[in-house]
Amino acid sequence: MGKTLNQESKWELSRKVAVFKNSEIFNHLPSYALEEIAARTILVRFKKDSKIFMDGDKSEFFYIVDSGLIKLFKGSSTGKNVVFSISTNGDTLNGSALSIDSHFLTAQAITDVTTLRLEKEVFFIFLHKYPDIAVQIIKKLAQRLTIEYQKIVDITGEEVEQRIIHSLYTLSSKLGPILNIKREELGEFSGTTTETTIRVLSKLKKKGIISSASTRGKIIISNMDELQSLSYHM
Amino acid sequence: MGKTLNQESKWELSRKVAVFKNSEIFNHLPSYALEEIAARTILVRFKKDSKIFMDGDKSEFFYIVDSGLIKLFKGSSTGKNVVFSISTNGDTLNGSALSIDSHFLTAQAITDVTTLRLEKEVFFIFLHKYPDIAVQIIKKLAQRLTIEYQKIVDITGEEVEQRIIHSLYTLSSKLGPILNIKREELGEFSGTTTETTIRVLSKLKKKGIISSASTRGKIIISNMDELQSLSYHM
DNA sequence: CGTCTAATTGAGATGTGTCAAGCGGTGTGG
DNA sequence: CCACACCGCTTGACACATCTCAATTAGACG
Repeated sequence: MGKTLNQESKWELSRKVAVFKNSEIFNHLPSYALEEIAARTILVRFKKDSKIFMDGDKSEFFYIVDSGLIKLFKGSSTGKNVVFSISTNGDTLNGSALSIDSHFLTAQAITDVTTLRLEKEVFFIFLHKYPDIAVQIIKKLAQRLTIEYQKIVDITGEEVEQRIIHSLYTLSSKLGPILNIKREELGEFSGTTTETTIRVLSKLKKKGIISSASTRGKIIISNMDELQSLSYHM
Repeated sequence: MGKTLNQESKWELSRKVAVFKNSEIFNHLPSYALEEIAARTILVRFKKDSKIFMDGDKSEFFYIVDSGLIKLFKGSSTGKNVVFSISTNGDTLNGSALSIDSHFLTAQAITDVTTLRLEKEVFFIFLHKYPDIAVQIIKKLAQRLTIEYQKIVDITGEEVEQRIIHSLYTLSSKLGPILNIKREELGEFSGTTTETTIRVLSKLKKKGIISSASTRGKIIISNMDELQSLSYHM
């Protein structure tokens, strides 16, 4: 329920540039370009649980994440949410949505979050000035699309246990062995219910793959190798 | 089981240009650009059931469809295929895959098909020469991504009957009321089995939404308005 | 006319969702 | 600083939508 903190502090340009250097979409650009872009951003912080933007909102800004975790999900009236990704350092929130008028997904802070924000119009100016950005965005979008294709294949073809294992592997590959997410969120990421998720986690706990120290809002992977080998389907 | 016909016939340039004019990705470009690009394409025909490219193949060409139906799907060892889209006139087969080294999906001709084909390298040259193409591709990719997001939401939240209705509506909006696809393919497009698909179709036939003249490899929508109203979920 | 593939229908098995109840940790307010 | 209240976690029992397996019918094509 935290409110959005919209305060802008005076970060040095070099620190902003570092955030862009950390992003796949921008890290191929020459330094002068990065500085030019970074100079046009403002720092925006979000409190845990606050929304960065919501499903249906007009898309006005481009965000790049400096720190914290953000979940991108689609809410539904029936309460059946679907989580599509957990974003962190260097990720861009909506390289895609910008070309569409309004957001399809909701972005919500899972922890306190720091972002750099750019006006949509300014972003498009740079997109034309440095065509390489467009190429990188296409690449990124294509990757994301592949991930979602695979997710659909998994949901229709794999059993829940397999899907949750796969989710755990995907998430821990990106975020490390300690996942600061709720069971509910893992379920929504895997396309199943909280209860089923918990039952699978209990099994994995018995097998020693996740730690019994995993508590409220936290899942700890204790055997990454075993998780990886189990996660290979086919 | 048809073999690929690789014969190139001497189409007039103007006819090739017309194909590009019919495509969302290219139709904003000036005529001289379209002629320049069209001149570099060759005509490639495919027999019904033949594969244009397969999952795992190196991506070497860019295709734009002139006529016929092509299904893009991901095959699986368990026989649980998933159909992601049915492409037709003006559609590009793989604006996305080109930025990735190899294809994630298989493209197979459902009917006899005519395409124009461009070398991947040549395509990239034009991508840099006419940045507007990149912008259009980003838009297209973003749309596709949204479609797949929605599909995941549907598969996890909606009942099969609803999903099939939604599939029928989507397909007939694009292809018209006569769908030249098999029950099996509709099932794979809806994320369910052939048998379940047939059972739902039987119900819809009773309701008069699809015609009882629907035969082998063909589904005829007889009440588009009713289908549309049913297809709205929530 | 025979063969092959698609469509159809039935009956049974089962993975997951749903509903309900209880526990435990954590933070907040008195 | 303690106690209460809330929220996430956990487990159990049950229901049922959908898949699976199997057998039959029907249409297309050579």
